Amino acid sequence: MRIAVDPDGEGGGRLAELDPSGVRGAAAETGDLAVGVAEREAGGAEAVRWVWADTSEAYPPLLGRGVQVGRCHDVGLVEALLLAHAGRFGEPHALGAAWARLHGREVPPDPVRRAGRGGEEQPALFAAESGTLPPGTDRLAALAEVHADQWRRIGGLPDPGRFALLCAVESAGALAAAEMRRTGIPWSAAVHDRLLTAQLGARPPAGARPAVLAGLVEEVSAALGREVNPDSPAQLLKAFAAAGHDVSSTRSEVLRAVDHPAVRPLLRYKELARLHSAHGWAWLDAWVRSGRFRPDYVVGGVVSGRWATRGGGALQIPKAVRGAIVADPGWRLVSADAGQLEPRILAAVSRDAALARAAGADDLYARLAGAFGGDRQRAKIGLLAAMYGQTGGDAAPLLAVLRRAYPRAIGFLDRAAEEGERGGLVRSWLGRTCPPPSPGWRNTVAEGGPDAGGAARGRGRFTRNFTVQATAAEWALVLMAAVRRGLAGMDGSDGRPEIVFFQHDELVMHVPARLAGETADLARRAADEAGRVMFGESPVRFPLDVSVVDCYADA
DNA sequence: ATTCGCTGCCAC
DNA sequence: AAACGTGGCAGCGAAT
Repeated sequence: MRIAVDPDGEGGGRLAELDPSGVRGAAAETGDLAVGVAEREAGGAEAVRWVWADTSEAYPPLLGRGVQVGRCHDVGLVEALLLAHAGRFGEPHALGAAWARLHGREVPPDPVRRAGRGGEEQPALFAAESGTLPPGTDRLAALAEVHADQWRRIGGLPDPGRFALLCAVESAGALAAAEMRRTGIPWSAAVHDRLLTAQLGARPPAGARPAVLAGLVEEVSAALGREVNPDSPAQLLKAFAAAGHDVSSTRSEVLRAVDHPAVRPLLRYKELARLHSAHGWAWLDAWVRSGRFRPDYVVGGVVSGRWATRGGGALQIPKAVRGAIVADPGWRLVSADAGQLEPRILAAVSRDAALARAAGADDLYARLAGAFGGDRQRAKIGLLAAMYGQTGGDAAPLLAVLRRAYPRAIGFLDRAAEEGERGGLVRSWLGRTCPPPSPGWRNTVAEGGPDAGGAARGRGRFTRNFTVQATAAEWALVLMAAVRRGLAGMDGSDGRPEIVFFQHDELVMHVPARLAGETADLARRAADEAGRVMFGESPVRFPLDVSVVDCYADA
């Protein structure tokens, strides 16, 4: 059963049951939406799928009242998927835009959401989606109308079942993202501070360099015979040139090969300066409140369907600070990481029987090694090169080997690349569709100038990778949805087990210690289920590396 | 004072 | 060495 939800922005709102063509019966008005949703979520014999304009707006207030829901249909996210499928990636996809297109009106731009810092509530933009509907429009009616239209459009696609699954897991992801933001990653500011102090020295006044960094700046300057700011590539290039070393850049990899006494302290400086600027005390102050880091996830924020985050850099937490992620007393962190996901996805989508057999093993690369004279590392480099579109350097001979051993898999990638080079669209397994090329790209390629070949090949690499990365992302969403459902069914008497972190192909759960084993089993079963739901019966397996730890650094 | 392109490095 | 996909973000330095 589908029920449309129209919040009034003041805790109340309207609810109306939907059918494929619109509203069924009369809308129910309530002064307390949380109560109305909770009753229907718990009550009926049939599970509810909540239909709303924007999960990131509608759901947090419910969570704030302790109300979790199982399923939803996020009209904005589904609209974006449908537009992309029609070759219209990036057009406004909020409810107001979808409604305006239905009515042949001028399409308003989507509302812009700013980043909210760690401790803050969601930005209190008053019912942002209403702003994109013309004043006086019945929002519930508009929601029902757009939903009916989306239902119809999905039904008209070549594979509506797959696309409906994509819409369902994208929406489930939005639920999980809101829940994760509310819950937060358990983060020990004390451990983080100790870790910083041990490496950088005592916390300096705001804006000043910590003692260890200041000392390294002195060392670098002394070795180069002049004052330099090591944060300035321009100054470093000049100083090295003056010292007789014409370096092409100041990247660590380049500097490592330079024989000069400034190099060692400079590399140390770069490493520690990164820690200080990206995840130092300022980051801690801005993003960690009451023992939790609460990143602002952007579901579908990456073209491939991966998530992005707004502020806080949650998807780039460096290994160096993962020691600060510590379970609460009596709780455990359960980390579940899909191993070798992208080559397994390639095996599944290309229906390459030989690669699929290799993907039936725990270590896919080891099974490929035979074709490379037993060299697992070369097998791995070759397969990654094929998926990323690398052609030069050491990759060429490896690709030739792969092409012979796994012609269907490599052929699949080649076709995706050719489609991209022609300016065409490619899709994931469930139907997520890449953006069309820009007008600038079309001009460059059509004119056939010196940049034409490079531009075409560049887009070929993108579409080649898109098919695999986007399918891997949706496999991960199916996994997350299954784990989320399983956790919701567990005994919550010691506290509710929850997903607290999601990073492309990895989930971290924070659970009462008693439930850790059950959670690990749940994750493994969910990975099997994700493979079956996506690809049916197949020799391809999706093994998870699962660890139960107190500290994420030990995962 | 703010904006923006560039460099460089972190994650997958 | 760099090659090679998707991103976020800090700092620099020039342009506005």
